[in-house]
Amino acid sequence: MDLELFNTLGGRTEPLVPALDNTLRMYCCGPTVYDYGHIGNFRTFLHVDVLRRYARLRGMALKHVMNITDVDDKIIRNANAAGTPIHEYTAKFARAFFEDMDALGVERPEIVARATENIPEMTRLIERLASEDIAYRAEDGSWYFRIAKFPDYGKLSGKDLEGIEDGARVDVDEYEKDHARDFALWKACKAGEASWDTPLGCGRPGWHIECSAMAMKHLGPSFDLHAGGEDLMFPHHENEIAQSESASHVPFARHWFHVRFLLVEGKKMSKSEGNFYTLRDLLLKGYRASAIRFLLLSVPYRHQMNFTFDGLTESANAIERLRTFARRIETARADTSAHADGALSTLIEEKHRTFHAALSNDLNTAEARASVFDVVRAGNIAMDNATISPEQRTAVQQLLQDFDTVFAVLTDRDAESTRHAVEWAKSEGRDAEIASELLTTLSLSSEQIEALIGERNEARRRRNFARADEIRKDLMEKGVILEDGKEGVSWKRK
RNA sequence: GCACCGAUGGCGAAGUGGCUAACGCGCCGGUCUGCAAAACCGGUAUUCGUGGGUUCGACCCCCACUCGGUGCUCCA
Repeated sequence: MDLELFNTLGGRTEPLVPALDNTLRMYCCGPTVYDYGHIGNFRTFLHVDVLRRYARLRGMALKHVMNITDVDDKIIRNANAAGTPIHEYTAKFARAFFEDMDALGVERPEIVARATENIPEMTRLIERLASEDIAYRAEDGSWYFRIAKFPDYGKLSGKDLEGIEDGARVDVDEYEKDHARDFALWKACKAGEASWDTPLGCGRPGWHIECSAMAMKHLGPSFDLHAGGEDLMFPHHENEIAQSESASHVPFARHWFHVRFLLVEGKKMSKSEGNFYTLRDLLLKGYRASAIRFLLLSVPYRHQMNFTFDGLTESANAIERLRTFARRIETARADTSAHADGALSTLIEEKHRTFHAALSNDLNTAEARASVFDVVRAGNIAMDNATISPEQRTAVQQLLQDFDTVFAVLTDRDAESTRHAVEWAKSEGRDAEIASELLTTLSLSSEQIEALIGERNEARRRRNFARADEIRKDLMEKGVILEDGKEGVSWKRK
């Protein structure tokens, strides 16, 4: 069974098969590093992460390129306002971006390309377009792309150019363009703005040309897949296609992957609505990175998803169930003498198949998730009855391993991410934003917890349950949950 | 205005022209436990926005309507 993905270009679901060496060559539009990333940004990166993880699980090799836009209007404006040179300003947010990606378990692309380190590639591309009169220089020294020269313009988004001309607002201040729809390739330098001296003249690159130049530099003129948020479809990706194909005369990306927008509490996330959250905001409120990851992945990428705090709690609980199960299956004593329940073996096998079928079917993460939970219940029953065989145990572990290769939530790294966020908040003087429960929870070290558990065990042995319960209650209030199992006491942080 | 997407239980959400409409969370009752927790069992939608149509048969196909959302502008 092939991995099938919806292709925005053509509007159909198609098999995703790498053109060369079984290596998936993909490009994903990365962040513009002018501020901390918000959860909408991360939904896109998270789903791209699932795509790359699943492609690899299926045996594909990966060559994934992501850009960092480290020069643009917003960066210049914000850096100036902060009185910081733009490279310092962007370095800070680029670092923060990768810290956040790490917290969410998003793998690094094989290649990260920074716009400011690829200026010559961009100017060469523009020169190439200029040589065919597709790029032209305006009076102020800016360069534009002549859309009239690219008849396929609109093929990705299905835009009707006529309609756009009539209905859309036109940039009135860019009157130097030959045609209203022509877009900037190169922006002439202005006082107080970062600029480069190039054969095109002094200036800085437009946003669209960055991606074309860097994608082609690393992946060649034609490659397998290009990804991004749905909002980038037009005009950004449309422009990329126009520039790239005009220069190379071959098809640019074969497959276009777009992740739909995220709503927050039913509305589009925006600062004015007061429903705008960065990852750091959520971590400081005490939500776990794993819960955020799992929630953002729980709705398939082509559906709009509504982010809520209830959903976050729910995801955290669901993950707890999975982790408890994973721990249990790890330590369960498989009974070799018990005759294996054939129905269980069949179920595990079937659900493992369903898991792959779901992800192969346009990355249906919701269904993939469900097949794992089916096995969780069956596995728990078998372990309750001590009828699980060593083979079944192994089969379950293999499913969990595949699951976690893609979802990456079973290993608990949450405390570390949270601690980082707390340290960051303190260093930025944002202590007030740290949830108080978080501070009490973090104040207790593992050693202290173990010591209290030892004391409680002693009390229980003496059947001093009042004291035992007191300790348990005390720990609970500090965010530590105890579980008395047959094999002893285990604990976890809330 | 033009274009597009969605509407499934208390909440999130999958799904198929015809078996009891997945799965998760929550809630109620039970088993287990010193008590909890975890785990398990049972109960939680005779029903898939509304109206009409196609069909032997529709939640799934078609039409209309209502509601919600998105794009057309910087935006993941």
